[in-house]
Amino acid sequence: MNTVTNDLVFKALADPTRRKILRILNGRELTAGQLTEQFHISAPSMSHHFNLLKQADLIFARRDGQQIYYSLNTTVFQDVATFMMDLFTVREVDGDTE
Amino acid sequence: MNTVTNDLVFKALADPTRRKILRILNGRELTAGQLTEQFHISAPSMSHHFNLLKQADLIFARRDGQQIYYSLNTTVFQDVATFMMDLFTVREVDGDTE
DNA sequence: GTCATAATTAGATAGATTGCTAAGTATCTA
DNA sequence: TAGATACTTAGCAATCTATCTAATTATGAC
Repeated sequence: MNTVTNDLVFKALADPTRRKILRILNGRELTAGQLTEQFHISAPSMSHHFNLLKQADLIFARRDGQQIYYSLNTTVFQDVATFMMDLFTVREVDGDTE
Repeated sequence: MNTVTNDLVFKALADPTRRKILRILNGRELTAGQLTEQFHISAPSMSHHFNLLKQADLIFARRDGQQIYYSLNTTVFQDVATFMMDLFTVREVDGDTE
């Protein structure tokens, strides 16, 4: 996970609506419309959130007919978990910061 | 970790400067001044970042004389790691979303 | 082709965020 | 108490973000 991607991921996770989208997508695939139903937000606003989540590589999108199905991309979550874990690891005694 | 705290934590993590502060604090305690030296940002701006990190419970602050020492509060990182892990866990078959 | 449906893109706006300088507070030294 | 140092708070400007409505694109049914 390079710095740019890192940044997009944390920016994506900063919004509660987007975190809820991720939780809802846990273990299943839903259409944009099915996801939108669960929020009190317009379809274009939801579409905007889907875009940011896609840019951050947190979700996949596939079209089937008129619908677009969204699902989690768990590989990037692993990267974020790693970032978090690194904050726990013991520093090198002579380790340089950045 | 309640929803409000959750929100403050993810907002705090959304900024690359604040993430770098956390990385630098990994395993040691530094003064506001020592931290500020490592950035090309004014002291007041850094102070603002310290504030957000404190509100999110991601760092501790203690004064010793003229200096204020900052250090990581690792317990909240654990909470975030848990949030991330939950996104991997298998949903209940009849589980309701939210 | 025409109409309906699902979703997106375009454009606007209110509010949040990040950065700055100036001013204030807390502490130490003399 | 006066001056210096470390840091924060106050107030402001530029930029970014989340949301909306209106318009557009893509697909399917007739």
